[in-house]
Amino acid sequence: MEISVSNFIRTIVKEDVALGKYGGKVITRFPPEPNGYLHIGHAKSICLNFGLAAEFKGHCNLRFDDTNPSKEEQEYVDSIIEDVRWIGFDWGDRLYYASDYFEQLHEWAVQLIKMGKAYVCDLNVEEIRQYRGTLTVPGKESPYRNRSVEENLELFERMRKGEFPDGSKTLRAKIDMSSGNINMRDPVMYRIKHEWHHRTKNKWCIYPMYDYAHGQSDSIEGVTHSICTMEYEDHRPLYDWLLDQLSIHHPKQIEFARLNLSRTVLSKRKLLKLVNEGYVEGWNDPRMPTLAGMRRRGYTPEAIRNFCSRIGVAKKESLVDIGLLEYCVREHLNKVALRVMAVLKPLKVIITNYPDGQEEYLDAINNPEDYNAGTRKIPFSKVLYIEKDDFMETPPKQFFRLAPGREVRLRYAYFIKCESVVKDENGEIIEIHCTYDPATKGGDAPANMPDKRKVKATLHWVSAPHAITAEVRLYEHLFIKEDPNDAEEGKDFTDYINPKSLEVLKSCRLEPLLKDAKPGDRFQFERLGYFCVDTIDLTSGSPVFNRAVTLKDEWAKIQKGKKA
RNA sequence: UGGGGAGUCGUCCAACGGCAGGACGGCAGACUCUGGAUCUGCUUAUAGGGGUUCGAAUCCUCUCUCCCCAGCCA
Repeated sequence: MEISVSNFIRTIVKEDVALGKYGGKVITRFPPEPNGYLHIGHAKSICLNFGLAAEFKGHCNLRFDDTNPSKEEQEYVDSIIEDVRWIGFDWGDRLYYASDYFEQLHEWAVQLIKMGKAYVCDLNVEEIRQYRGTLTVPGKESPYRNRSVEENLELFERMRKGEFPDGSKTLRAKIDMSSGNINMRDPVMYRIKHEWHHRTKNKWCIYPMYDYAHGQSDSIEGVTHSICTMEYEDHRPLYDWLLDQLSIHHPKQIEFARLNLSRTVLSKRKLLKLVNEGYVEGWNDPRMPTLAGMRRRGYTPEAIRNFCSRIGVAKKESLVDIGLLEYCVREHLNKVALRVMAVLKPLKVIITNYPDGQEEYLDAINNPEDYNAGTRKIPFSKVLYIEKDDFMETPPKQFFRLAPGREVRLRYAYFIKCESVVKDENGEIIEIHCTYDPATKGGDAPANMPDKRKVKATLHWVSAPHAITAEVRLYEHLFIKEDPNDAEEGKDFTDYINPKSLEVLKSCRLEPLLKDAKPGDRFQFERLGYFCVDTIDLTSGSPVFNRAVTLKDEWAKIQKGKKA
């Protein structure tokens, strides 16, 4: 099922292997910073890195880029490990942390100082910014740039020992203050932070910057192809410079365009804001594009992996239609989800000619896509529920469900015909009276009879006395705007949050076997969509269902087209 | 306006000097005890101008448009 499309990175790697570069080996890494939960954009990177390694019989490491203790937490480390594993990849015993390399990184920094390629700078943040120049104006050299090696060595050692306050000094690479590439204007390698680190505890008070840590970490791990997103393209000259100065194993950095998905946001900063400001319930809210949210929503790893291979990899910025993700979810769930009947917005139906108190059990197919899933028995009785939307008193031409005088099939049960409608004092329909045709038992018109009548619709239903009541949560896109990042003047992405992104239905009626559904179980509610038992909430002992995605809905499309 | 990158159907991705192809979407039809699934058909694209070539999305050149970079974030 998982298709594989050629992409430029695979082409580069293939060429390198053919040329025998790096001994023909392919070693990649997935390097998240533990400062947030993983989202579908990370899944793209995970699939790329682990996929490449698998394809070329190499391996992919999981490495936490934990060089900034101010933002990073163990909770995020744990969630990331869980999510990468859930997506379906294995890093063996190669779980690494940039913080594991702090000692080596420090030694290399000392080496660069000795080579006259790095210096301790006393400029503060503001001064560094001023000396850096602008996009069009070259920078000026720091007055501390030409300190002696001895002085730099001594100062850097004292930085490490904690003799200076935060922000008072930095270690900088001595490159070129007039470079058109701002990253080369004597970038900071180390900053002072007297902070507790989730792994190294209080051992360090100086921490390496991303640019100084990343390439060397790749090098230590023997990474051959260091794949990252486009915004690091400007950093590649620095990545290369450091590795060249140090004369150590030099991986090839390759950049690709990060994923953008319509009707959602994929930046950790924005996701964090949604969480912190209560727009959603947490990182694992089923509306979130996080892997934790999608898992809770009922999306499968297979669907996500398949999505990642379908979107491809390129350098062009793009906005992928979220409909494609949903297609992938349906595609997989269609094959594996058990079908059941559930009525979300119940409308009572009385079968007037069905004997009082009688019940019978009818055969239903568990999954027409999978014969091995077998069949089950479902109860039928005089009082039923059908979906409110499946009845109209005065139906338009294209509506071919139940209406007064009209006959439809109840799935796996009988043909029923609507004889009358009962309304309350407000004119609201409270129940409908129907008759059934005993000769259509099982749902088929009697083939051997002269009567070969057909019905235009088949409805799902549940038997009222047998049904269980449960809460069902319907989710829609989190944002109403295609690209919430593209905010108008004076607005921000939160202004485009979909007010109907969550609808909670508390009195849904489900067929009885669903009372035993376990957290995480996924079903197709026939004619409605795919639903997953929530893993967190439980309402008085009965499961809560999250809608993963609707089924394709021709009738909804017709209605929508009419409105427009 | 310094540096870097990108422009191919509505969307995403292929094609790397030799008939522009796939997927999703859309439209139409077949089938159907899910208006589901499945099947069939159709639809639409190389940013623009010059050039090289028998032949250009692909090579050269000029132009236009979009994105990223001025954290002691990653």
